[in-house]
Amino acid sequence: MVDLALRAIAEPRRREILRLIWDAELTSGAIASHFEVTRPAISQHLRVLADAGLVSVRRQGTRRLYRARPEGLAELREFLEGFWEGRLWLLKQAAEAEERRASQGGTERT
Amino acid sequence: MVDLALRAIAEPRRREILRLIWDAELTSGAIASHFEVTRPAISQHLRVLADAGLVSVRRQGTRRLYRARPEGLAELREFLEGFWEGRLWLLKQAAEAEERRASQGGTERT
DNA sequence: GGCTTACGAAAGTGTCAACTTACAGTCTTT
DNA sequence: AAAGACTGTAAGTTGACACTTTCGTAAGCC
Repeated sequence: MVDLALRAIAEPRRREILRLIWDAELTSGAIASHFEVTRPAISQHLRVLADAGLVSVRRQGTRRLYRARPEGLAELREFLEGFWEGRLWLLKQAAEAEERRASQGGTERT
Repeated sequence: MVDLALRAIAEPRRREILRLIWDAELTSGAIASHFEVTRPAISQHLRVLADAGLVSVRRQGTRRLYRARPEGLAELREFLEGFWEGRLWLLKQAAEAEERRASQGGTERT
């Protein structure tokens, strides 16, 4: 899921969308009117964001109100903070690498 | 540049590479030996990381030693922290959106 | 000089993703 | 029930990208 979220925010357009609905609820039409692409394109972006858990939808009549999902954002943020910290992961990585190398035979010099 | 960095770490393989050279200098061959893809593939990943300012290279004889670049990582990190914070950007975004809407005529309801 | 090592660059391939146009669904209104 | 408004979905196109194999190049060694 974090992977999806990272890929989602790697797209500039989606970051802009996120900012628009950061603390306000907007319909997809209202969101689309802020950009120069067609509405379906925005719909697809919203789907990607929703699949990544970064936005929530609320249906109200024929409209759908989108809003940033704090939990998803927090999860991504925590992952990244763990990434900057790093050290713990290094051990896990090293173990996996050792495994791979053993079954492959790489040219390595210490 | 931050955009490049974000796209760079959106790729899982590149995140793994980054972790490997987080605090250690490794040759591209050594890095490649940790994965199951070919060496040129890793070379290309390293190039992407270098272009994004996330990695530095040091040539020593025939080898090239790669290492994570703290400044680049810090820059990306600060951008993201500003992103979580958000509010400042919202104003800028609103202004640009206003501009776009004026020259386009969107259906918008207050 | 000739050979090997370590690496990037070039060219080609398959896949994914961002976009478009066209269509279908759902809710409100009359 | 029919019409209109607000949407998501389907299908197709184009460009990017992660990868492969092949080749070129710079440094060390006999």
